[in-house]
Amino acid sequence: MKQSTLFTRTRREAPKDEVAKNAQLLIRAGFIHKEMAGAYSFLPLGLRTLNKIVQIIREEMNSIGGQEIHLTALQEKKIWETTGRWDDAVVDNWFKTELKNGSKVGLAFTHEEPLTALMKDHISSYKNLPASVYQFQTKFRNEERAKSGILRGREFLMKDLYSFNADEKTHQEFYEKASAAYVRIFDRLGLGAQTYKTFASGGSFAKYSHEFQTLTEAGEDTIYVHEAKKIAVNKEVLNDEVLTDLGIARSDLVEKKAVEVGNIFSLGTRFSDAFGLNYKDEEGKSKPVVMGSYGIGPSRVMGTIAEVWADEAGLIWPESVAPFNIHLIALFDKDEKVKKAAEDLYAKLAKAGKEVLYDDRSVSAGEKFSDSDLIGIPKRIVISAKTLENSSVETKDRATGKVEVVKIMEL
RNA sequence: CGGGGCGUGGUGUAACGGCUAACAUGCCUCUUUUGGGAAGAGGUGACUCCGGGUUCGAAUCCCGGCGCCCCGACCA
Repeated sequence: MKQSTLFTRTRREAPKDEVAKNAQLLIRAGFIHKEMAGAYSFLPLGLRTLNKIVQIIREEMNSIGGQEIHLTALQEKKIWETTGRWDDAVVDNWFKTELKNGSKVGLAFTHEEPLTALMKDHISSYKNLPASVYQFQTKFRNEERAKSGILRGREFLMKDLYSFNADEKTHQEFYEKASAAYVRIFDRLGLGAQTYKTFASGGSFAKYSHEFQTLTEAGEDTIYVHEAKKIAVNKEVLNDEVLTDLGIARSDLVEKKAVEVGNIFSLGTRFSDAFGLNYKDEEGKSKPVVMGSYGIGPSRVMGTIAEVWADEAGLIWPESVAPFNIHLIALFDKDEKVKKAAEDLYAKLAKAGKEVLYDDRSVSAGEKFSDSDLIGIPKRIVISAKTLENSSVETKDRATGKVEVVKIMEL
């Protein structure tokens, strides 16, 4: 993409009402736009990165047998009354509205209820199990206080997968597969080193649930990390019983701030019982389906990456989620030879399958470099009269700062 | 929901109750520039969040509303 055609532009300063690093950098670099507190729009660069995060998650969900669907955000009151979760005293962050005819509807904050009801149309025999479905959906949560940029919004993107199994044993096997997929996802997203599988409260159907917590000072959660075992315990459940269960000593744990980027938990038969989601086993006996749910917020993940991977100059995207692979910067002034060489190189790289942001603007070199650092594309290639003297370009790695001179032929 | 802070050109800031609301940046034009946000000249752009009130006079003081940020509580 030619940068001269990119409609967004960078800013020197962040708006004063943004304090969170992720929002400051993402707004300055033109990735997102704040509509109101807790609601951010995604602009071309931001959407490219968000879509890459989504695609990685999609691939891993597919790899464990997940089938992608898309449920509605508009929710019927009756469905939610089935579990009692329509009540504001039970769920305090509903966005509710009504139809022209006066019927009450809600904007979904999660999808257990409608999906369980939906699956009744499709599951009635042990032959229909197991099943797992997932979606990428905009979730609405009327948080009393939005904060931390895109780490905690009122409207945000969420991947939620739900599993349906015949019994606790097969559920548990799937749960472990999903857990392993989550580990792979955070590795691929560039957060593997700082993300810990964390023991958290399990609710009524399991002793524990598991959160995937990424260490950063911007985090809202406090966790206790066991470095050697690469696990952690959420402060909420830290007690002697948990330590015994995990076979760890309190003295081995280090307190850290972290962001919850993923969460998996067993639902047991809570929802299948409520909706009558049962199946007939081989002997014709009716049994409730055992469920689990597995969430990751791609927009929150993007904010977390921005918190973890950045320096004074700007963002530093991991290769896997960068909006472009290469930032090609041409310093041509009025030098048609350089311009021509840059255009040729741009075409060549594109042909080789590289995603290239080509800075063809006529602005000063300093401005191009500053913008490049701010936007944070992993590899920068500079082509100028100087580099062309020996048919080369200069490459620079955004993360390490390492500079190399490379022959154009070898690119 | 408790506590605190703040609303002034697109952005960041300034202005004692008193001149035409200032500066920087951005944007436009011209000239000179081009390896780390270049220089000069000229221009553009604000009912000072909204509504009341006090006053000869309000960006400034008072009341109400709306919005934003932070701390805490909350967070399937």
